[in-house]
Amino acid sequence: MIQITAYDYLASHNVKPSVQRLAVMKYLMEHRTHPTADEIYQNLVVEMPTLSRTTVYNTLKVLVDNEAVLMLTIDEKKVCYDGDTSSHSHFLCRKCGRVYDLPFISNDDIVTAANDKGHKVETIHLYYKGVCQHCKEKETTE
Amino acid sequence: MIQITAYDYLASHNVKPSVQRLAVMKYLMEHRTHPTADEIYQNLVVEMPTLSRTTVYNTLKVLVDNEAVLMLTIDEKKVCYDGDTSSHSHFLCRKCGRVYDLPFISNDDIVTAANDKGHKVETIHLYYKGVCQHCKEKETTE
DNA sequence: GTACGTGCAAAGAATTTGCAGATAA
DNA sequence: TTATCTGCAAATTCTTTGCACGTAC
Repeated sequence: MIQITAYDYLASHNVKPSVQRLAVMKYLMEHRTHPTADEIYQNLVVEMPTLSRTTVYNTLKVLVDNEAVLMLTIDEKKVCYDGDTSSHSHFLCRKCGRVYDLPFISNDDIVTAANDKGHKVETIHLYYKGVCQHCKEKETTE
Repeated sequence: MIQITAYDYLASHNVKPSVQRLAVMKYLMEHRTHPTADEIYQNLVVEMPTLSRTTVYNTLKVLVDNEAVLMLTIDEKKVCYDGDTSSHSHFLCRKCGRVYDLPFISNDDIVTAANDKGHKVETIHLYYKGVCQHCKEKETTE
């Protein structure tokens, strides 16, 4: 498996690699937990005491605009971010709130459904909600 | 086409039909524009001057909890609501911000993808983003 | 009369804005 | 130097909470 560095990844997306941007991108590449802006801030500020929330928000906006990061709105309570922009789906557990990755089941008809109405599709998000395996198991043992 | 009244619709979802709840449900049934809580409030308060935002929020929560209304998070800027809970997808135009209905392309593999991981799927949202037909036409004539 | 529903005011949380200083090519 | 980036403080927006009053069965 090829491991691209955060530095090269930013470069390939035309994002200037400031210390802060590298830190945010690195965090997202190493933590596939779909964190919120504040979670990223809380974790990075320990090592970078002068970091501000504004910078995290600014950085995430740059990353999303440059298609280096996905913004997920699966949870109505909070926006979260995904450093993996390859095609996949998401599952939100209504018990624990965790967001899991799932494969995206491609199907030509899915894009066709939108194109038939004359819309130009740029992105597709498939969001599942329910109870994750972990919480399901806990239910039955209680 | 059968036109169920807001009154009967609430009854069938075990929601007590207060004047306010009927007004919100009627608004959602007659306006398929996927309004926000505040849009619903702004439109109803004209006819019901004592209506409060709190009541609109309370009502939408009751309606969503009773599966009479869908809460959509397709737009990261705002949560919106859909009075049509039948299976369908949504398209958000990044130019005008409108949300359009699209058919949901069913595919057994879609649910299987989640079940295979041991998750229990309860709802599925397929969100498209791009440029709608209306805005596409405007672009080319400019 | 008891439980439920409404709505005001205040609080809370998430995000954005304005701006001044720091940094980098 | 000149544009860009950072980060503080304040503002803004959306939503929730606490609570008292009303209403309905």
